[in-house]
Amino acid sequence: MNETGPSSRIPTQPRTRIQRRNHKAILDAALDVFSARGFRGATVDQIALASGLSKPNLLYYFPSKEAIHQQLLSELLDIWLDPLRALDPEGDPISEILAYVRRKLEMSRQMPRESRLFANEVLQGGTHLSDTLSKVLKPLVDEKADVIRRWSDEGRIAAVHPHHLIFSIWSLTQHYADFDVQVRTVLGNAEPDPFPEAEKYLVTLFTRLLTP
Amino acid sequence: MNETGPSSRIPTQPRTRIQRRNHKAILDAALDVFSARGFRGATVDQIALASGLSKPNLLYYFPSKEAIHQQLLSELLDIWLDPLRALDPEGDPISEILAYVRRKLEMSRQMPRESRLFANEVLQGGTHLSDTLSKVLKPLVDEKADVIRRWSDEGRIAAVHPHHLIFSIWSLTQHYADFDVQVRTVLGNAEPDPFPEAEKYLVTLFTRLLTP
DNA sequence: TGAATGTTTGACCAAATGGTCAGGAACACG
DNA sequence: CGTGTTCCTGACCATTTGGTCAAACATTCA
Repeated sequence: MNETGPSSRIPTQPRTRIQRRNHKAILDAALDVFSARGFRGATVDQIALASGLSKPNLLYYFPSKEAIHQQLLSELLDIWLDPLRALDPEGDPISEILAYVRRKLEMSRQMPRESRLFANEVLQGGTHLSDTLSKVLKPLVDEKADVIRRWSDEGRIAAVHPHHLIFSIWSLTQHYADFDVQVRTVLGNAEPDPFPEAEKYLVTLFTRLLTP
Repeated sequence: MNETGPSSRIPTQPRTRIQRRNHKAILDAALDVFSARGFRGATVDQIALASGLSKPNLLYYFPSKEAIHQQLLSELLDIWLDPLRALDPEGDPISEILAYVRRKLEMSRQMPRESRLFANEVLQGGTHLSDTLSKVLKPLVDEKADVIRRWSDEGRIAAVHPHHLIFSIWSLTQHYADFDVQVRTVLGNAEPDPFPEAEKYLVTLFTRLLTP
């Protein structure tokens, strides 16, 4: 065991300037590599190269490949759920849901690597996530599903299964990040940026679905 | 190079009974392993074990891990596109699209491994697919998109962007196979089989979206 | 300036992994 | 039955990969 290096010290915060810089560089490079090739497909050498560090130096900052992956995932889930957290029970139902859709789609556009990291993980059984999934994701979804059900009961939106509504928002928006290659291949050069049309389409879809 | 074995002979059809049996066993085991762990995450040993063969014996039937993967993918795409091929330009527009949705959802239920294999591949840049994607998938989608546009122009369905409509059918139905873990975690034990509700929800969604 | 602390690296290792090969076992068939 | 072909395996190999370590190099700050 390598007992030197900041990685052995359970640092709440990286201390020095250099540590902060390299920490960041590693996580960014790792996001590139993990999202593009999956956990097993990524090698420590690739991450080291992409972050501009040597492999031993990288392992001075993180105890293992696994640890980097783990940290990325745990940081990710919070960011990932923020758009749903922001769904306001006191707001106008349809506007709130449409705003959620827009925020999620915007995340697919701005953070495709994060989306793919998550997709890779869930796709392969979500072993590194299953705890967080049931302890963080499920309660939040249940809470927001209740809000949607209430709106539905009050006749402010059309009747829909709240959980499946949420699934559909996830799948429709994340599709543009996760299946990017396919989307762009099918659309061809005529529509180089799929997102503007995607937004129009999704707004139409959810408006027609939800308007009572 | 191992020049013995049926794999070196470009066999149009496996010859003997044993070859047919083992070929099938290998492809089935490989589908299990590749879909669950991705190409790089899968090992030849795992596939060999799952198919009940020794590693050298497996490599007697296929020249390489890559070759198994390749064959699975090329067989897959045809199956995968069948539901779309069946979309009948002469049929009733809404019934046709709903039937397509149902067929795709049924495939997610019956063939989740295939769905995940495909997702894994596209997610990681689709390098093994990009040719087929542009030469087979795109033309077919363009053709069916034209049909949908015609229906739209004739006022038989509401106005929608045809390509994005197709994307939405893909993402919504495949989500239940690809993100199975997440779906089941969120729904909990109360709804052990998500598919019946999923079908209701999707039928409602597309009916409301498309009814003029 | 110099000692303590933090950072970096070349060389190295053990395990895992894709693949090979020589030869033995099982089978088909005249 | 025997002989040619198909099928199967233990032993082996080269490469890749995650990770280690001692020692050199920087940086900080008293």
